[in-house]
Amino acid sequence: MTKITKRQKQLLEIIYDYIRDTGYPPTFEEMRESLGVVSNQSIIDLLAKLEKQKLLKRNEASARSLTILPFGDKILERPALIPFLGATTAGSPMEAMEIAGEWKQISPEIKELKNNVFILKVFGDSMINAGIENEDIVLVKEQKEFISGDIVLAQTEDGSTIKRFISDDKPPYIYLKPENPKYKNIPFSENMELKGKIISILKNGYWGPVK
Amino acid sequence: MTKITKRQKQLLEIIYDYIRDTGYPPTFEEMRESLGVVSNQSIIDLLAKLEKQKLLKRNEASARSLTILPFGDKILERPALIPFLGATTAGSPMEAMEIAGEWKQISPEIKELKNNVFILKVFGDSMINAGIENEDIVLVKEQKEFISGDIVLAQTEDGSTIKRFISDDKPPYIYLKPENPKYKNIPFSENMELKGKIISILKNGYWGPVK
DNA sequence: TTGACACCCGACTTTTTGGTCAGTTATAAT
DNA sequence: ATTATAACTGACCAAAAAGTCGGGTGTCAA
Repeated sequence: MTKITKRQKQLLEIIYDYIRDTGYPPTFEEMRESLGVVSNQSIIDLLAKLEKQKLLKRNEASARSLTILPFGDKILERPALIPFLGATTAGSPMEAMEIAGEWKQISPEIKELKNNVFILKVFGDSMINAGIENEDIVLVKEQKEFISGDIVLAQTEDGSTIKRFISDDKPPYIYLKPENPKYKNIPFSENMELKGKIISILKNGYWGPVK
Repeated sequence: MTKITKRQKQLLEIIYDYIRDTGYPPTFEEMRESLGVVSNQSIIDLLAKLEKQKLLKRNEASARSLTILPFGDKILERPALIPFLGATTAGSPMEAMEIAGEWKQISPEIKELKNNVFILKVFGDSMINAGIENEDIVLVKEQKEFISGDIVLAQTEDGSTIKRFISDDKPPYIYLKPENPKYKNIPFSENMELKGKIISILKNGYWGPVK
């Protein structure tokens, strides 16, 4: 019944990726470029077919008004990934970090994530009050800018750790805050490096927001 | 530090709601209308201020290219609720359904949801294979159009029920399918009414996608 | 071998959208 | 009293984006 052609699938993937990375759908122009065609008409044709197959919806005849329907996710064999209100931007591979090995069993598709989004397994109990428990799986997006309150992946001399990043107008001004009263704040130092931000936590097979 | 004015907050709410309901941000025109002003300039002004306060980001000088930043969620005192890839449209209050009483303890903000999104508590085990268990809390979006595979809230003569909606090209063509082998399919009849679609399930305090 | 179909081109038009400019009004701060 | 700031108006413009029209190419099945 639902036979999707190679080209149609490519376009659907382009749209999916774009939404995941930016939080809103691409324009015709951007799709045209990504797909490597020169005419708008190609996009119009393909969108019409995707729409006919209920994989996609063009809500209004207006800029960037696309919605990927539930079947669209399934066709792509990808999770209905979550463009949080409050998404940020992206980058390229992260080294020296442990990529969770169990991931495969949980949701194989997500390995395909591009643009510097990585899955990590967290060890320790220093963030329990933020809902991150020992051996939890988190989604990390590599980025360079952080705002106070972000939960970040920090590389310290002792290794990597996940803590809440705080920049305050009182001493110690900038520090990492564990979300567990058992642990003390860690003042930020030159030898530390913030690698990325935790954007989602996997709980019982569901991706949820970080607090 | 972060002092947001009434008007700025209103606009942020408009954007938040719009993204939640459609999956993509509004145009200036739509914001202008929702806010009840007649000039574009008002929106430009307000957006500039929201951006200066890092509540919002204008990614490109292009249509619908807004992103609500993490602090934006916090200011609104709302959860970073989840406009799934695959979101649908909205409407007005739903009657005769039990609105979950426990909601308050879990996340008080979500009660503010507008546009026909409701929280229901599910009873029974007929949808366990779709991950919906007895006493689970689900998010329902009232709507009129459904596609095969949607999990829907149906009003039958015997009361309300949640089942998967299937429209097939073989008999019985249109029916409601429980996700539990213990139960039989229910052929669709004239006296049934589909009220809305289940768009999310609450599991351990996290909203996840429906399968 | 002739449709049907998926996919594409290229020039063009129309509409939508964001933006500018030069102002006004109201409120609060110094 | 004066200045600063938030919020807004209304006319107008430029660019972005969607859409139209009239084709073309290759594939595959009947």
